[in-house]
Amino acid sequence: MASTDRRHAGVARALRPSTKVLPGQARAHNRSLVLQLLYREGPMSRADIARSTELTRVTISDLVAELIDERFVIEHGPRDESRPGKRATMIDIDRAGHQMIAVDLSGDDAFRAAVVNIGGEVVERCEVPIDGAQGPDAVAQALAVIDDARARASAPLLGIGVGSPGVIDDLGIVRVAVSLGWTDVNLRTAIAERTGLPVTVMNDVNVAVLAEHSFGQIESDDVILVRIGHGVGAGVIVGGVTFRGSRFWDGEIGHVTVGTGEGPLCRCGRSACLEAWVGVPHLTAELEHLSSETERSAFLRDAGAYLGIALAPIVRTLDLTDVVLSGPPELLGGDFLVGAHDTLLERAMVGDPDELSLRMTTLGHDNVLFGAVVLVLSGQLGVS
Amino acid sequence: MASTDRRHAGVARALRPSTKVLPGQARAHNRSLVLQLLYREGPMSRADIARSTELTRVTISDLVAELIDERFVIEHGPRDESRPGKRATMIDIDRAGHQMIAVDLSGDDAFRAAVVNIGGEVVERCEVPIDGAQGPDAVAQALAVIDDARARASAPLLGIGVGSPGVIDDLGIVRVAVSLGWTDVNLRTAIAERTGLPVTVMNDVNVAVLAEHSFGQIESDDVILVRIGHGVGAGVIVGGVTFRGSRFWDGEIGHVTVGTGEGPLCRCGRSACLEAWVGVPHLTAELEHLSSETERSAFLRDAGAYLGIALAPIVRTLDLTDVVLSGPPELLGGDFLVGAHDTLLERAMVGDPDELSLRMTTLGHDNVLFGAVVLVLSGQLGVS
DNA sequence: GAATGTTAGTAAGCTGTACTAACAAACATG
DNA sequence: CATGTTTGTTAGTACAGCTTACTAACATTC
Repeated sequence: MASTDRRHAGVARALRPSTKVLPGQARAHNRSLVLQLLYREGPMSRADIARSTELTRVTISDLVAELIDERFVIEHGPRDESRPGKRATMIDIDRAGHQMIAVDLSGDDAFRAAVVNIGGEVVERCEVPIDGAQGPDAVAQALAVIDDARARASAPLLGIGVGSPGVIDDLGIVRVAVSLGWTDVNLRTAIAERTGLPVTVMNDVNVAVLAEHSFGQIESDDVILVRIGHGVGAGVIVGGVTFRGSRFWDGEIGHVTVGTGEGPLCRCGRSACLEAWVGVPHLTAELEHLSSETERSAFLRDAGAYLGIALAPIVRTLDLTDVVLSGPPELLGGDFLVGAHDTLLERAMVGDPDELSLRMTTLGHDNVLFGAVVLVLSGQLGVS
Repeated sequence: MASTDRRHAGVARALRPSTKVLPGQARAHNRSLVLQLLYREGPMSRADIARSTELTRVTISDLVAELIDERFVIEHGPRDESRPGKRATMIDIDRAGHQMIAVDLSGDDAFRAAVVNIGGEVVERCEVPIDGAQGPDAVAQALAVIDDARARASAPLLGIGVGSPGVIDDLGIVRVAVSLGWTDVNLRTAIAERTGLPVTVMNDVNVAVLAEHSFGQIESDDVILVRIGHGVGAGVIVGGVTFRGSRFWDGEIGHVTVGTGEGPLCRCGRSACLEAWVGVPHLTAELEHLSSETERSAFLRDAGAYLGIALAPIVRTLDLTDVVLSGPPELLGGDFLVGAHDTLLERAMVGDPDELSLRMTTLGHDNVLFGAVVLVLSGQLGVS
């Protein structure tokens, strides 16, 4: 009988944990669907939206009226093109009608923020030097750069998105961020109380991969982004959704042992950690000792190979199609990338090289900032 | 302008691809919520369900009436316990009221099927020898074992769940299954047309991890199951949902290169593949050459270590808490497991050993069969 | 230029979902 | 026995999206 009970408990867990759904939530969903479509397709008529969503024209008219009322959508006058039938009225997102604040706390020297409109265009940029601030002082600096941005906004603010280093839970509490001296800092609440706006906080690497998926040139819904700086971190999107580990330690790949031989000493005290192989401090230090270009090239290729070794089991298990590297392009963009790519193809036994793309981010240093934009867009306008 | 367009396209992708939601679908969701709850908690009153789901008693009464009408739920008479107020009428899932057919095509020698009731109890078992059947013959054998099971069912059938080897897409088409000589075999449609029942087909390892998550003793919603037989495959559940690669090649981890030194030759022609290190043929062949117990023990521990090496980057990146091994317990259950566990803890830098569990499946050979049960339960009664 | 057919958008009424309010039945307790 | 609680139901309400039917506006054809 005990075994029977256990079985019941088990099946319940297989069915996804969920809560009630009210009709109103269905409407919110359909509302987002309309916004989504307008984003992707640009200006279109109510009838177009109805055909695309398979909702009726009546329902779409109703939803659009609501969105126009809230200033998220505007009428653009009659369609240019000439067709039989009544001329259609074009509708579009009011891309300049609302703005949001994107915050990047991942810099070594400064906290950066930007005022961005719904269309993803940066309207204003601000920066506040960190000056080695730690703990509460660092929080104050973060609030300062947000205050600055808020003062420069020229339209109603939708919300605030923050990409921060450290281990961050789903409530926006920074469990630990060594570089800023934070332990259990409730960043989300701190910013929300200061500004009265909806705030979303996420780990910088997770946010960077969001940006890559949204603003980068990626077709796939399964992407991994590896960020190489002092440390090494990864962000994973599977099925179009950011993957978050149950204890929020996902992507903390820097101290995985790589290789079955000897390896360089890591600052964590062990040796052959991925971070010890490919972290920026190690790369620059080694390159200084190498004079000839051939030596430097071979070294970078070898270092890249170690990244490939670590990634192979992940790429194969998740059947990933896109791997993106973020970090100093002068170090990673050349031989390092080639070494990583070659090794990855070989060790993951990818037959056709076209099946696996490994490349540098196309967004450069702004990827965290744009990821923060995605946080706000999906949180405030999206489907959740 | 082109860059602006690209941005819009990007943001649209970030918002999850979705379709319209009708009020009726919300009701279906709430209906499943009730079933879920009854599964987990066992018999309870309508008022209990209302409190748990935060839907009103009225709504619950309505949903329960519908479920009773469809024979999924039965009234169990008044509650035993004596409390103030009107005595509650207990209701429960009618666990014997419907049955389903679970099919396991992963065996080396035989196709197996079972008639299982909603409660997860096996009512009948059938088996059909494969006898080396290939291609269409193998399909015929699979249909035969299903016919057999169908004839033995003693209650209305809810549907059919199938766990099959090979690469299987989301439509239930077996893209390729080497051992059965299948290429682009539409197994789902073949079975559906023969039986007229809803059919779900999934890769055997993915199905096995479903079983582990539902019927096994696992708390976590993030699990990886590694199945070691002739080959090596993995199945991943993240956030309680089976992970499926965009090209359905997820979990095909057998031919990832492991280690940075020499390695045994693999049947694929390369060397140091995971399968070459830990596949059953290699393990048994090597063990034959070893006479002393210490040698055998050391060998198995080393072999397990190679599995640990391959798993470390995955476990760290996904922050997994549970790793489950499936395969011959006499080979994997002892020193092999210890070697894998030790290596994994060390190389993934898991501080507290309690944070990562690595163990054998508790369901033994039946894990694919029970996974097929989960397919039907979640497909026909579950959410989404 | 008038007739015809097509398309866009709106108005009215219907169906279905979940809600609140109110009630009777059944029970324990003081 | 009176009182208070709990259960499950009935009646009526709010809201979402539907169908049906309409008007306005347009191109095409005669």
